[in-house]
Amino acid sequence: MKKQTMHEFMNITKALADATRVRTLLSLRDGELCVCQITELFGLAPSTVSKHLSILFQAGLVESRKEGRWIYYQLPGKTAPPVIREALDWVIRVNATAPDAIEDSERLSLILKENPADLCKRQCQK
Amino acid sequence: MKKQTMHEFMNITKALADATRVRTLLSLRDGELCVCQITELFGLAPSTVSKHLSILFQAGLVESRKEGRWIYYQLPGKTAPPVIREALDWVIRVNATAPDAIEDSERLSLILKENPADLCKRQCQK
DNA sequence: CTCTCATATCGTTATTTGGCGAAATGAAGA
DNA sequence: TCTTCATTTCGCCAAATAACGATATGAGAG
Repeated sequence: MKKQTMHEFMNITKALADATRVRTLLSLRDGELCVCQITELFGLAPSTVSKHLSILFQAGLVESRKEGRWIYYQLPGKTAPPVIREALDWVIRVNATAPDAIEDSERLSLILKENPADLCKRQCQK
Repeated sequence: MKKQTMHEFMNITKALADATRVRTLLSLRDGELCVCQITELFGLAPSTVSKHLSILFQAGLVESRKEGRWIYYQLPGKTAPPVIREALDWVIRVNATAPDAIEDSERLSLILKENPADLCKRQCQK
């Protein structure tokens, strides 16, 4: 078990203190998403979503993977430290039945039916 | 299990997104403290500490009890909803060995040796 | 009742943070 | 090579927040 400073811990709690970032984590529950899919889901500017993802990444709450031109974000695997796994389990379990989360989930399932390439083009032209 | 909105959940994460408030929760680990003891511990203005406690209270992360002129704050008991207990367990377990928390703990043990009445007088005259 | 005193509320100020659009980056395609 | 395009970084603005001191509150003490 890694020794944890309070400063690192505060990076996690600050990352969790924004609704868009919490909704992002919940949306990654069922698998990875690329930036433009998340952008479409929340209706925010790509730069804004990128900033949120960077904050989640620095806190250790998401990992990223590059494939072609896209960058996919996902929840961390089993290598993640316990503090991270516990936080994610808590966030996901508590909000599993929250109306906002269910709405996001429904919109996400529509987005996943679209061709990612079309989605990205639409997002990046805004 | 109570139905949980994301808004209520964000009250909790926002309350946890400040180092002073996290340190306050850790300091209450071993029992209740009155406002002036917490004020002394952190070297902040009484009004600032009061505000922090109010934010923790509204999130459900602390309870309060009035005795004479003092108001004692403590961690919630078994009646607290699971989301709160899980959050507190996580916060306390992860930071148990954090240097900042240990420092606070040492300073707190000195404060607990003092007469509370003297402490309050000193704080409130600042 | 009046005074004291612990705490809470209010008003202000400085800092932080979330949002956007424009420009930079950097890898894949032509 | 030159272009395209997904993402990131930068600069700016508006809103939120933490800090303080001053004032308000309200429950004991005298």
